[in-house]
Amino acid sequence: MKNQEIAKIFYEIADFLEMEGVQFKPYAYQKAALTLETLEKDVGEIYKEGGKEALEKISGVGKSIAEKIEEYLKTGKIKYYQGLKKKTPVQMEELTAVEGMGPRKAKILYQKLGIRNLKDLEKAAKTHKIAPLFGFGEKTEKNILEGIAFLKKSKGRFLLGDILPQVKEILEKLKALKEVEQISPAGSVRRMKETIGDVDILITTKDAKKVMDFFVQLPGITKVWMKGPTKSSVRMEQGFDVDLRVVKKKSYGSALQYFTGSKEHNIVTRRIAMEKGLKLSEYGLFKGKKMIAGWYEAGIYKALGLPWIAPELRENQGEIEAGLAGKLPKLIGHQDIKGDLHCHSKWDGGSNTIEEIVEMAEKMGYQYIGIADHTRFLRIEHGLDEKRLAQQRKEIDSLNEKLKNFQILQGAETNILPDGSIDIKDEALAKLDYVIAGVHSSMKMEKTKMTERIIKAMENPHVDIISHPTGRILKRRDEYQVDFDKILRAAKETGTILEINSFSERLDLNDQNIRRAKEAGVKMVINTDAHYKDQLRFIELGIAQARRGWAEKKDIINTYPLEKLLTFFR
DNA sequence: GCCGTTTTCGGCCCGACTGTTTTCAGTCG
Repeated sequence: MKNQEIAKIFYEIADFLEMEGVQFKPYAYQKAALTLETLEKDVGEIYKEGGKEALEKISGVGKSIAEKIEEYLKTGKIKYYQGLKKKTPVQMEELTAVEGMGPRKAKILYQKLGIRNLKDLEKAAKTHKIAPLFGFGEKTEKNILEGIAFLKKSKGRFLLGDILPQVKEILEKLKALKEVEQISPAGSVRRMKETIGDVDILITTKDAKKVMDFFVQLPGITKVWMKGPTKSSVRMEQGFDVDLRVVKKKSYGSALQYFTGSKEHNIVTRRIAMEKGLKLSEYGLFKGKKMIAGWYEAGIYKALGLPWIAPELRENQGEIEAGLAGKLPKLIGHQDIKGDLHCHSKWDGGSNTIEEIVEMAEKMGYQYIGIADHTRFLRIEHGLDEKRLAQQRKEIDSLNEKLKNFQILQGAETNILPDGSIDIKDEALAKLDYVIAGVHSSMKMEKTKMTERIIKAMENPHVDIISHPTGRILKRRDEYQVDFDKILRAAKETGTILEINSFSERLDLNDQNIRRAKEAGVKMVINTDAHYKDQLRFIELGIAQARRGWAEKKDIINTYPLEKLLTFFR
């Protein structure tokens, strides 16, 4: 699937154009990239079926961009892009990944100091070459160094949401081989950790050579690190590595247990085995030389006196103790979700009409969908004011009349202004089915003030949900300063729901905070924050995060059937 | 470069914030 590759190039083209001060075009490329990135269907497939005309039907793709997609599909490159790169040979993606660095600064730094990549940038900042430049200064230089330090901290790890589609594709292809008997991802992918170092896949087969031959020639592989009968390792185009291991059938369960980890979890399972006079390894659970468990994973746990533990819980955060005591949570699952309460529609610049979103939601088996567009303060997101909210209400009401066994709810993602007030008048809030409020500005506020700000919003009787409560962006910025215990107390007192945002770089609340919320008796909602209908599928990531936070069905309000949910909001 | 309930050309990408300035440019959401 070439969608991600092409999207990445378009983002870079946008940056190059922005660097040159071109107007509007960068926006067009970004928009096309965003659509491509979240497109369910392979553009190669679309092109094969309907040619260039079909490409032009993709939202944000016109004649010129369709030609570039075609060129890439045919030749594997885009001349226009290469020309831009040649003109200014900088590692744009690398440089703009630094918080506070954009294309314009990159251009100046290239022209004045010849900075082409992150390494050059760090060197220049450390030797104080940047501060004296016109338009730069001490603080900018310091911020650049801090930005680089943050990047390094998360370096080498990939967002689960970014690599999961590719991993699934590899799994499907391997599964389709008749030589493959059993197959499963292991490691942090199986534990659905928010970031992944590399991908492990385990299989059993009678013909390892054939499977390995097939594996190392899969599309999207740029390098084969090693290829052997029991382990092969490759590097994918996106930069992450995939290891494929062939294990013996009788050891499949123990290998799966071993390679799923986490390391900390396994230390404890091995210790329990030792205490029982047993030995646990990737090859099996042994009593002396006799193997007593190993062909299936649950058998290992059973022999250790434990119920099977869901991979999402295996972090040695009390799951083993809970297992021994028979107190493991009954984790929330995909089938429990009845709807999504945070979707953006065309009304605020999202790419789909409410009708299109509804169609997708019905396809996903939902009973309801909540449209929660941005409100007035966020002008860039075409935030809705009171008047447009009222207009939208009319559209939703008339759509609802036509729908059977499905309902659209009107919410809004309002903004918590720096003083804690909401950017929409109370009278208008009262007319919505529910209200989400989130911080979208002044994120560097001091801790006490930020905490008070959010609590004030929760105290507004119309506010039901706080979106992405800590504001962190994975690999980019930390959460804002906030006293989470105080937030939890206020949420409990005011009956405010905290959101688990499913966007791969947000996943906010994180696993730890979900667990704290659950323990504090605070209800949560798993939302996607979809700006494109295909992004409704991100719910998978939010559910995984909720499971990592030990959340059960009863902790999550969008497991409620429609009537119960409406009563709850009322 | 894309798009169309403002519809085939003219509008889109606004406003806060930061860090640099002395009136503003760049970045971010």
